[in-house]
Amino acid sequence: MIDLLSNIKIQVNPKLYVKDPETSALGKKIIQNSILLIDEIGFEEFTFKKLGEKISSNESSIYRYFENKHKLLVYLSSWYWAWIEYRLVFSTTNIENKLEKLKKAITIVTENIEDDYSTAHVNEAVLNKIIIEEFTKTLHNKHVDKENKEGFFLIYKQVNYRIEKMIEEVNPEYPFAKSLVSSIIEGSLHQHFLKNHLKTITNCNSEINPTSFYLHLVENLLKK
Amino acid sequence: MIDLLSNIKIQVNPKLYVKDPETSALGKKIIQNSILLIDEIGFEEFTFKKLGEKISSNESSIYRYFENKHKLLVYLSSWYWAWIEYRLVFSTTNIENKLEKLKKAITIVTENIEDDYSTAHVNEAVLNKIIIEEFTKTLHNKHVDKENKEGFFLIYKQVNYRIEKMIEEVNPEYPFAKSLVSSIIEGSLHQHFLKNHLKTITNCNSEINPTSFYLHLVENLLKK
DNA sequence: ATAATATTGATAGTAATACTATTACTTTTG
DNA sequence: CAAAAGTAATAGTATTACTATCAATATTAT
Repeated sequence: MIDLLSNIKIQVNPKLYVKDPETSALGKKIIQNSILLIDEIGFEEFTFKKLGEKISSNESSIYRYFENKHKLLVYLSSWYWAWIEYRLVFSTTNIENKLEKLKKAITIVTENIEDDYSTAHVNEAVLNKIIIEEFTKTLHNKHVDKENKEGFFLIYKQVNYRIEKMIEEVNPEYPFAKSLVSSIIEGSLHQHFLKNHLKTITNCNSEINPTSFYLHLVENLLKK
Repeated sequence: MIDLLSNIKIQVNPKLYVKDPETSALGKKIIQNSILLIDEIGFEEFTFKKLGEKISSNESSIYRYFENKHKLLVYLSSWYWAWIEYRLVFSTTNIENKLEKLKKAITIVTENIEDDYSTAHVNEAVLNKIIIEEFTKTLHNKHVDKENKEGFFLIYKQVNYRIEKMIEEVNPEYPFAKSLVSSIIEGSLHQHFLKNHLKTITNCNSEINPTSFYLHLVENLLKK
């Protein structure tokens, strides 16, 4: 995967940034270190001033790349889902068996992520951690409808859509394909979160992972 | 239900408030109007100053009831889950059939809420709306572990636990009872959210509700 | 090589937030 | 009716989330 991905630029909605961070060294530093800093102190405590200090740059310089920290988080999330989509498409093409294909897809969206070193300035493992902790905040605010109209969540919805189609291939009679997919994708993040913080209301732990739970669920649910 | 509930005081963790809002007229006004104001402008825009203006009272007076707006939100959430738990216990006792009992429980935690007028200062329908939009924020922050230790989420976890036991009664062999429950409870809020904001990735709408989706799921999943 | 242009850094400034502290006024209660 | 408790008003602080300006430094174009 390393060689392949290193030639592919993950595309996100240009409305998310003022200046494309992929086009400069400072921009990449912003991406790389915002991931680390959000992981470290949490999104609420994260400020452009602190990020500026971390990268020995200036608050005002960061504002030249992102309007505010919310858009930066949506940018990081979009990047994450685009990366997931790429891996999803890549690893499910050429799987003949419909159920196996679906199972592979579910594995991709629910498994624990390790840094794959394919992109120098993005640590995918840490990005996955902040997605688990913070992704919900990109949606849960008073601007969702406006931002949805502007296409901020297109990639996320597209990942949902791709798996929905796979479910329909496995069992066209199943009546809740969309809800099943969205509940798996979001629910998997939630199970990872519970595993880390509220252990008593999940079966997931170091041995059992959300992937097992959802694979078992889907196989039993779509059986004809 | 009206007469019954009006005699029952919903108990929440006293660490959540400085002074119990149930003990004064101003306290009740704070609860009632914080629900309305959070629904109106969203939790991020919500401040004690604005709430003070709304109830013709002073910012500093509100600080005498709640340390900060986060604790107020956790208070409202606890109240909500305690109310759900009450309804859960009340409406499932004396149901002999294990599956019917479980289905009733799932209905309680997933259905759309209408104001039941049992508590004068809490509009349950609006509270349900803010739980759908904002509950995730009570968990997703850097204080979860500390607050979990302090027991802030006990009632929520207890609701999970009660339904987990019901699943075990229906099918003791099912290996992911905890994860199934937590994914239903949280997932149902998410489906309601999607129905309101990202309609393309859910089957739920004015006709199909999250309850149907989850009842169908559980029945098929726990079949022996 | 140098002039033009773009990028970045430093500083200052503003309005709002999230509080704390003090004091005075008003209600409740013993 | 006096003491205590509760509430309102005001002021003040540190931080946040920006915007604006200008100087310094790179980059690129000729």
